[in-house]
Parts: sequence; C-alpha cells; structure tokens
Amino acid sequence: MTDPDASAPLASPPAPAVRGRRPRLSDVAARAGVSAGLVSLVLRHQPGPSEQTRARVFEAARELGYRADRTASLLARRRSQHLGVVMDVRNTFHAELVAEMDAAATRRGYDLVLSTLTPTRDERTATENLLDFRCEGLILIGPEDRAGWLTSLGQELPVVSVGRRLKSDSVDVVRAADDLGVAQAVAHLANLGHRDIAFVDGGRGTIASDRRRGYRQAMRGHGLAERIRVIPGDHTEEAGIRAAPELLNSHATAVVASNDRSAVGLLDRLARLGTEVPASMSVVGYDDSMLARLGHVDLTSVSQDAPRQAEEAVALLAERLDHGRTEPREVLLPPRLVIRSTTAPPRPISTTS
Amino acid sequence: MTDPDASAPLASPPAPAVRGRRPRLSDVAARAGVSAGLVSLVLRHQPGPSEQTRARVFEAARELGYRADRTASLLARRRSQHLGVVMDVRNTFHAELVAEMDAAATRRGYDLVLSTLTPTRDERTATENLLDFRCEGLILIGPEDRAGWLTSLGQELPVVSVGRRLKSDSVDVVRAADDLGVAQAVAHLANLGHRDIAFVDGGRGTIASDRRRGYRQAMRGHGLAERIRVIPGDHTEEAGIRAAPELLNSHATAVVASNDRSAVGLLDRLARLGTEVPASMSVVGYDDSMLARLGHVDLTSVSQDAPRQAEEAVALLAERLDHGRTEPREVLLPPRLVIRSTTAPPRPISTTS
DNA sequence: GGACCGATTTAAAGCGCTTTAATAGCTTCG
DNA sequence: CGAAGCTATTAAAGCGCTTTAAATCGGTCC
Repeated sequence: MTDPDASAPLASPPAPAVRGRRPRLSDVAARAGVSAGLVSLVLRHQPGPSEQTRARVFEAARELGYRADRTASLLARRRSQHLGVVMDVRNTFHAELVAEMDAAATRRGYDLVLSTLTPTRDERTATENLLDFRCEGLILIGPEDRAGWLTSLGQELPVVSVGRRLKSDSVDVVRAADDLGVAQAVAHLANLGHRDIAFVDGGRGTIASDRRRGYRQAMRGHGLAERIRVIPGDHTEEAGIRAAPELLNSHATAVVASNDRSAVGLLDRLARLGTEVPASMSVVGYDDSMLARLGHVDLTSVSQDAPRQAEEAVALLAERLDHGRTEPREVLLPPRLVIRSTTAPPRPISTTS
Repeated sequence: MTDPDASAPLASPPAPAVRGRRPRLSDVAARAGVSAGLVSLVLRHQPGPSEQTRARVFEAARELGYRADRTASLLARRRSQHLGVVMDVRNTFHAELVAEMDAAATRRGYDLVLSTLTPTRDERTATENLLDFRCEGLILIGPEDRAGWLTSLGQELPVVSVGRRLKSDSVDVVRAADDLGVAQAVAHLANLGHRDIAFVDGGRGTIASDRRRGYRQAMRGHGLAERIRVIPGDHTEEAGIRAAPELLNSHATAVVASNDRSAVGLLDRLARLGTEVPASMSVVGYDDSMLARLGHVDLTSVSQDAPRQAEEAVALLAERLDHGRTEPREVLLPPRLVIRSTTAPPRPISTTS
C-alpha cells in the first residue's frame, strides 16, 4: 500500500539498476512515492522533509543505486562549487601542491577540476577549458602569462597565481619569500662557522633573481660582503656540474645552489673530483624536492612548504567567493630550511686541503 | 536593416560583454538575428546553415565574447565525450602517461577529466567522482582494486587498467611485458660479453615477480642458468644500497635492478665503495624514469614506453565507444631498452679485479 | 464553524544547450 | 499550375536536477 509501484525488479538489496539507463531522480521519487523535488532536498541534506520521508527516500536511492548526475546539478544550481587548477602534471612540485589543494578544497566544500599543460595545450587553452566547466575560481601554478591576459581574467572571476610574482591589481598571489629562504641557508652555514659561502646562480628569471638578491643581502647582513661569490649557472644539473671546478678554485668551504637540480649536479661532480661532502664542502639546495629527499642524496635544502601554499591559495579563493573580498592580496610565506646530511662545520684547518 | 538589434553596446570590436552575466546562446542568436538552434549548429561546425548565416553568427559570437557553457552542452548532448582518468598526481610515471593520454584523447575528439588519489580520496571515491562527471569511459592507472569492484564497474561502462594485470572479463588492460623487458636487459649484457649477471629483486607484488621471472627465463635462455643470482630487495633506493656489498662479493660483472630507484641506490653505493661503473660493473635499471635520465646518472634502463601505453589505453576506450567492441582485450607492449652510459663490456681480465 | 498557522509536500518553471519535427521558400517536373 | 523535392531555418521538446511559489493537511483559536 505504501509502495504500489511494481516496476522495480525485486533485485537483491545492493544491486544497481543494471537494466537500461542509469536511474534518475524521478526514478527514486517514484519508488519512494514522493515528488522529485523532495528527493532532491533529502539527498542534499536540506532541512524540510520529515524524518519518515528521509528514510524512505534514502532507502529507495540505495535500492536503485542512484547517483546524482553532477552535470545536471551544476546546470540547475547557481554555484558549481568547482575550483579550477592549471598545472603541469609532469612537474613534481605542482603535483604536490595539487594534492594538498584538493584536501583544502574538500574541507571547504569545493571540488577541484584539473587542467594540465601539454605540448599541445598551452596555459591559455587550459584555462579556458576550466571556464567551460563553470569553475568559480582559478588557481594557476607558476603561470607564465607573458601577455597579461591574467589580469583581465581576474576581473571576471577570482584568480590566484601560485609561486610566481605578478603585477596585477586583480589577481591574488601566493608565493614563498625566496630571498628569505636563501637568507636562512646562509645563516645556517654561517652559524656552522663558514665564512666563504658561494652561490651557484640560477640564471635570469623572476625566481632566480630573487634568490640571488637574497644571497647578496644575507652575506652583507653577516658582514661577509667581501666574500660574496656568485658562480654563473642555471636551474639544471649541468649547471652544478660545470660550477664545481670554479667552486673548488675559490676559497669557499660552503655553497648554496639556486635549486636542487643544480645542487645535485654539483654533488655528483664534487664526488668524482674527490671532494668529500660535507667534510670538505657543505652544500645547500633549494626546493626540498624529491631529489633532495632521496636517501643517497640527502641534501640540506630550503622547503617551499607546499601544504601551506596550497592551503593559502584555496583560502584566498574562498575569501573572495564566500566572504566577498574584492581587493587583491599577496601572501608571502616564509620558507623553511630542512637540514640533512650535506652541511657541517668547516674543517678546523681553514686552508683548503 | 540586417541588424536592427540595438541592445548591444557599441563596444570596441574584441571587447567581451563585461556588463552583467556571461552571454548565452540566445544572446548570440538575438544579435545575429537567427534562432538559437541555428547558432548551435554553426558554432559546432555542423552542416546545414548557409555560408551567409555562418558568417553572421561567428561575427556575433566574437563580438559578444561568447563561450559555450560546457555543463549545459553535456546535459543536452547524448554523449559527453569525456574520458575519466584515475591517477596519482604525485607519481611521475602517471604524470607522463596522462600527458600523452591527453594528446591521444584530443586527437579522437575526447576530453580528459582527471581525478587524483590523495590521502583523503581513495581509488573508489576518485572513480565515482568521474562518474558524476558523466565520463563515457574510464582509465585507471595502476589500480589496486583489492575488492574486485572494477569488474562490476566494467560492466556498466568501458574501463581500462593501465600497467597492472587484472583478471576480469569486462576490463581491458594495457601493460608492458615486464618479463620481456628484463630479457632485453639480460640479452644486452650477454651480448656485451657478460656472463655473471645478477638481479636485484623488487620484492613481492605482481610487477616485481614478473620481472624476476623474466630474469630467470632469460638467463636460462642464454645458457647461464647456473649463474642466476637474485639478490633480495624492493623498489626503493635503500634496496640498492643494501644490495651493493653482496653484489661485489659475487662474481657478477653486471647487474639488472628491478627498478630505477634501486639501481640508483646501487650506483651510489658502488661509487662510494670505489667500484667504477661501467668499467668494473655494468648496471641496468628498469622504468626509464626521470631519475635514469638525469644527466649525472645516465642509467641504461628499460623503457615502458609511456606514449604507446597512453595511446593504446585511449584507443581501447575508443574501440568500445565508437566501434562497439564488447569482448575484453589485453594489450601487451614490448618494452624498449634505452642504452646509456652505465653498461659496457666486462674487463678483459675475467677474474674479478 | 470558519479563519489562520506551521510543517510538509508538490507542481512547475527554469539552468543553457542540443535535437527533432515542422515550416517556409524556391526550384523542378509532369 | 499544383505536386514534389530541396534547402535553410525555426519552434519546441527535452537533458536531469534545483528552486520557488502554491497547495495540502492537521490542528488551533476565537
């Protein structure tokens, strides 16, 4: 009497509706003997429906193996609760950020939609793809945006740039204070007793120049202005390999590399040249990448604190979307030095071996 | 006369409709002076509309900065043209696969929707997320699926497992023939003149045992059955580091490691122990990962051919979706040995140095 | 006994796009 | 000259869900 509907097969309890198409909201409604609107309310845990109705609806939904069609929900709902992320899936640091962002988004009731850069899909295409999905806000990891279109995009919806400085009055930014990070590395080495601390440069580029500047300032801060020594390089292993001989020719007892890859190249060449690390040379990298963490590398490095950057990026979007903030913000995070086994006090005899 | 609609502001040509909500199909239709259906046809390059109409519609769309709402399209269209991919965004091999899949999918007119595994989102949750997006087919990279629910999922829509064997009569599989890969490595070493070729094991697990088996078979195939030597280990750097001493104690002049990480640990320890590679010991890894390709590692390794795997995975889905295949298929790809600088003929004097 | 209320429930109007059946013009043909 | 046959275009019916206004139903109150 309560369920005169005989159309549903008497399948075993948890059996999904195998026959025909996937069940719709109206199927659940029919089965529970209520209207579609009510089912919608119940399944989204909205207030209103009576306790008895809730039970009936849940039961019916379970029996049918009902699963809401997100596409339809999105279309009908005002908000999509989607945040888009543009990333390079092949970049391990991006990957780490995304994993954390996902958690942060979920915590706030948002869902992440990923769009990755590929040889055939540039930043702009990837971004537009996300817009097609009705994302309410966008996070771009290390965006290049030479053309400045990000700014105009920022006027249409909340946009956050992660990891890269950006002059724009509409885009929020989250990044690590690279100069501070290098300063920490220098301070660590200075505290160990090093005075001749060299730097393997990262070439031109926003990030590299921030780090170089950080090195210079830190050295001056420690009264080591005259011992500043910047060895040319870039952000590849090759750079570190090339830098090794020049490094050994200098008086340096310690070195900070502009990134981990360069530091690893350096370590490798030093080993081949018979220089012991950290006994004869302390080495600090930058990025705290997987590379640095590899057991046999175990490189002291500066961490960019991906979890925190991810959290802040999502928080910035949430602020705009949920609390109506409109003026742009920039979040500068302090990097953190992770001390591993490539740094130690200099040899007692300060003359190079 | 052709355009009596004055509602559109006389904005500069490429100016997007900043005022108010984003333009809809009907806005374009009104502006072009045609019906919405026609606009839909034109923008999707469907046959029917006249040349003149096409021009008018494109013009109007451009002026308004129109961008189709994908959500609505999906709902209205029968097919979503979406393929879902479950991956671990932190795994570099997965990343590589995804990048290639994206290209392959695009080529066939499909779009990829990514769902990543995170600490708070397991394989099952990630998969269901994709279903919500109306994906027509699913690709799971290295799925664990202990519970066997993949099989039942495979009965509802096309599913492909990449990289992992799977006994199921509904799920397609793409993977590399690991035993063959190891065989190639052994053959390469044997051709160089090595006879005592050891193997650093990868522990238990489907993949590791395939490789171990491949090693044993290959050695027998080369008449080296008595020289088979499997050194215990797993798929981490640590394993390689631990294996080094035992390796040196054996008569081995060459070694194949079950994966690159283990090979890299091995290389590192060998270097510290003063063993020259490849002069005194040839080393082959497996996976041809970024690690192997790093300039200073330059490890001879077996490539799993990510591009090909990606291509095949997408092709399998396309076969089912576009050509109605229903019986399951398994694609076994031949791995490819990538020779780099860690392998060479053994020392002329065959007695261990 | 009729107006009035609060708690539930329902019918119906979209969300923005696709698709199908039907219409309107024009040519061509018997 | 009317029937046929085209082609270009349109009106309208969804896609599956959300949401709003209206309807229902017991009770209450005076």
